[in-house]
Amino acid sequence: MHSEAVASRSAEHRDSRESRNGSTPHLDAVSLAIIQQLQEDGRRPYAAIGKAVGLSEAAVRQRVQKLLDQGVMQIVAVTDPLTVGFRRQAMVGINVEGDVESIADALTDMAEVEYVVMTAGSYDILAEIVCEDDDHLLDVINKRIRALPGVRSTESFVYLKLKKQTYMWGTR
Amino acid sequence: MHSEAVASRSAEHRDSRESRNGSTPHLDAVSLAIIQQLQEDGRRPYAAIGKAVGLSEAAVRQRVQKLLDQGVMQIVAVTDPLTVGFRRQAMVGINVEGDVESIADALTDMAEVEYVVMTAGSYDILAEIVCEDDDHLLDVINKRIRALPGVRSTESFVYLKLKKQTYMWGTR
DNA sequence: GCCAGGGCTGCGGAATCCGCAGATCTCACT
DNA sequence: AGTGAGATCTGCGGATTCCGCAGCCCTGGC
Repeated sequence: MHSEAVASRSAEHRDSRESRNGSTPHLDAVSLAIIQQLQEDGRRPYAAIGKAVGLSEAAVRQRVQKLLDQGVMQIVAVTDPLTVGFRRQAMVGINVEGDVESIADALTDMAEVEYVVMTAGSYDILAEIVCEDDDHLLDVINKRIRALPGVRSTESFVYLKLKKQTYMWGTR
Repeated sequence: MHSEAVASRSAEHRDSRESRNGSTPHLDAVSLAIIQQLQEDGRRPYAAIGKAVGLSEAAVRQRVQKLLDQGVMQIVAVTDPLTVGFRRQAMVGINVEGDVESIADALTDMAEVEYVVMTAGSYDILAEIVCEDDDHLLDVINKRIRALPGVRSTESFVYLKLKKQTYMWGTR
């Protein structure tokens, strides 16, 4: 059981080296396994994770810290905003003329905007907005988003009910 | 400083009593503050949270456990799927005839569907899909979603770039 | 008035976290 | 080849945290 552990470790080394070439740092199998563990339970002890992925407690700790520092993952509490007092949410589809990315950056800077993604299809950008009430939502969409230079049009989808919200990819 | 702590604690008691009337268990100010702490760092020690919200370590622990048990929040690692090997993501807008909720439930049961929300606007449902490649994505949309009885039409938005993804509401 | 239930505190033992030193491996450069 | 820098893993204490439990307080119902 000792030899195979060593073998797999050296394999990981190779993977992590190769990966650092790409701009998006690829992840080796061990880091993926660690992330998977933390997707099941963000507070799982490092020792338990180490046992599951075949690493020492300290090594897991160092890897997790690095993943957090690099921004590859974040360990956070997630809720349904509706149960936490934010009464109005909406997805907004946006069409842009000119530089899409600069508009996306402007949206990113807004506190009420939780989620920004550039897309292919009949919208250039999809943005999710979390607000306290209708007035707040209206204000963000009409006064702030539509006011951005380059925004050609927007279409809103007000949330009625959140049915599913998971973070378990890789677990399947 | 002692008296005010006691005062605020009894106030919370009232809040939590009132709230349990509603079907969606409302949260008192202290639980919100705890969630807020854990939205900043899902691994923050209970003692540190207790100091921040004015509760003992044990009380925070009990509240967190309850919030998890009730499903009000989950503490998990979240990533950008693109960096974790899922090459294709899309948001799908769906129009339904008949019972919207049953369609939403069917989507919820699909492993590739990460996010389902019922909306007002030109779609009845928005669903986010996470796949490994184009074939997989095509299969889910055309073979599985469109095959659901009651789905009238779908429109897809393939993700090009994730710009923002936060879980910090309440922190502002 | 009294009891049941929920929530908080304080406490002690077990488990976990955390920093550090040393070992190993790889890669680049001479 | 040889060497040195860099990255990663392991092992080990000491400090911190987690966890279950007993006791107390407050509230609401009988």
